Amino acid sequence: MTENLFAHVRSWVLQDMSAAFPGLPTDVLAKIEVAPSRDAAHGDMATNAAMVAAKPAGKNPREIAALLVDALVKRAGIAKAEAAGPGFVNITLEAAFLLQQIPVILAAKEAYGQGTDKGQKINIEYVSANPTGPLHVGHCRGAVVGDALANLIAKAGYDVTKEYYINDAGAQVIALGRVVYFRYLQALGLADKADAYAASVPGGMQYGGAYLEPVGAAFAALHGTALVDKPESEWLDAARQFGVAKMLDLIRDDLAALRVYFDVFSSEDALVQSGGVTRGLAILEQAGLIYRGVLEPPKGKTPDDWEPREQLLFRATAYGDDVDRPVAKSDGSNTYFANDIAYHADKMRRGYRQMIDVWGADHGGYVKRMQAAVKALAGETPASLDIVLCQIVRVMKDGAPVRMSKRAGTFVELRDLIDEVGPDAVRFIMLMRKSDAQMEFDLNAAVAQTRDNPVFYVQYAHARARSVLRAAGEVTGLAQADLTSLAAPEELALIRKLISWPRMVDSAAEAREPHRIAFFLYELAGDFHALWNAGRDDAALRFIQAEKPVETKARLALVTATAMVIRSGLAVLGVQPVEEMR
RNA sequence: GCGCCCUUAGCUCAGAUGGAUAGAGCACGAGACUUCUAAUCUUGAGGCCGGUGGUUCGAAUCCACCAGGGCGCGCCA
Repeated sequence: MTENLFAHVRSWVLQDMSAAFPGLPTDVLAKIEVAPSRDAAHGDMATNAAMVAAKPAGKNPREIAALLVDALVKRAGIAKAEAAGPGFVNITLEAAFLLQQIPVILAAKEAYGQGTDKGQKINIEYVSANPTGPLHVGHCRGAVVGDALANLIAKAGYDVTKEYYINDAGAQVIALGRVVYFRYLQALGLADKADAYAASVPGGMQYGGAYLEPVGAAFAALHGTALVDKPESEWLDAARQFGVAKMLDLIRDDLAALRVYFDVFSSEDALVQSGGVTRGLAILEQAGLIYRGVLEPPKGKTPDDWEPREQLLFRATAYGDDVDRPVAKSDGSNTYFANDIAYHADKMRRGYRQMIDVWGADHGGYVKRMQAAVKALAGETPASLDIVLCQIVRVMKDGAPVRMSKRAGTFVELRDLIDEVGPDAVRFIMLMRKSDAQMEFDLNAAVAQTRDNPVFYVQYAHARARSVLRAAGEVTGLAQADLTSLAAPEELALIRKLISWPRMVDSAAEAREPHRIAFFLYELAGDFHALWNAGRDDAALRFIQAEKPVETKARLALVTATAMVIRSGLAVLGVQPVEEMR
């Protein structure tokens, strides 16, 4: 028994089509799909096979559909097949065949929907916020989307590594080190020296938030007055590393509050120190893709201080980018892009041929060049880099946007958001939107205990299911239950939804769109609530029927399977199921 | 000026890789409700899928152009 019933029926369609039309090219066969019917009047599934094959077979779609119908109705498990519309073949399964899936779900439990092991490694990198402060709301979407996407792809059968790239090289962490020193002087009670030092730093002190005060104090506890009045060369590295370590602790705590955990933290600084950048660029150099040249100014927007400069360039245009991209600054040091090339080269060196990066939309301009670099680095063995962009989140409260401004002091840290609505609501709501569309996060709706709140709606469905099972007490042998009594439209609709779960996992994983899982759960919850509500009008549809043990058992099997699929889906989203609503 | 993303009901958004009559929730209208499994339920109305052309059996989906919004555009990461 194939878990994915649609794939199972599709294999029948392919066999029957190939038998009827032996010459069909494989690319045509590949376009044949078997999908859930949108309308129950169209049966359980529909296939486009006849329409796809019309041209190569040289027949009109309805003729082909008629032939396919003749073949399909001979299959055990198919109750009815009929041609419809422009050439669809609608398939209605034998009730028994459909119902067989329930014991499959009961046996698989939360693992239902788990794809077969693809034997492929995928690296997914997300968050990767600079280690200069706590996470804010802007990071949150990437964290949730990346984490759910990683879970989803693992569910689809891939070997997934969750990775965080620490930007601990470059100007920002040097600035961090200086602030640590500034706070260190303050912690020692040397306010005058601290102010004098701050005034001496070109560009002034950054990261003014109070969160670095305890870091300075800890640094003072470690070094005492030993570093006072010493030049930067004697303390900057130590202050920087100390600050980065503390900030990473902070970030890890924030992520833990959101229930986001990583398999690997990868340090840019370590990569640079170990010669990674040289290694990465050498690959491109050997391929003849690095050259010295002068870029044209961007058309229509020449910067005031533009002057033609010769720099080291990567021939990104050879791989689909619009212009070649600099890998070295005019002073000879590497650009950020050079380090990113090196980082991706390092991932590939570690054996990943499939990579996914989750970025903020403000990095959208870097997608082409990074993908070009990966293609160039790949050489003979193909490698892919998918980039998922996350758009801005506007936080709304009482109908008005919550302004996020450091200066105004209304800067919303991730922790504030989690404290206000909880990790489950944050995660679920962040996943109710396609990641590359802007979204509004309504704080009021997120905590509402009503249908307005999708998190509540889904969790309530699970809690209701569990409540029925508690009320029913210990019932054994559900997997062997006689299910033939399950025939009400609401029951069948629910079963159809349950069996589409494995297919949903596959397609959402392939599209890299975890939000589809949130929508699936919302719909599944809706189907379950509909069945529950049907029992209000018609007592015969209630789950527990005192006088009818056989029907009750069948329904409890369905309820159990529903709860399992909801848990399976919530696990992908990283949302915890609840046993009861309080 | 160029590139990428977006534009679907009054509002917030889905739309399965090109399929059948474009869907949900909120808001709005009309009903139901002796807590039974009700932190409600049923039902109605609401649309030129930003616009114009094209591709084909078939387009919200793909292509071209246009309009509006967002992001970005050689020493910042």
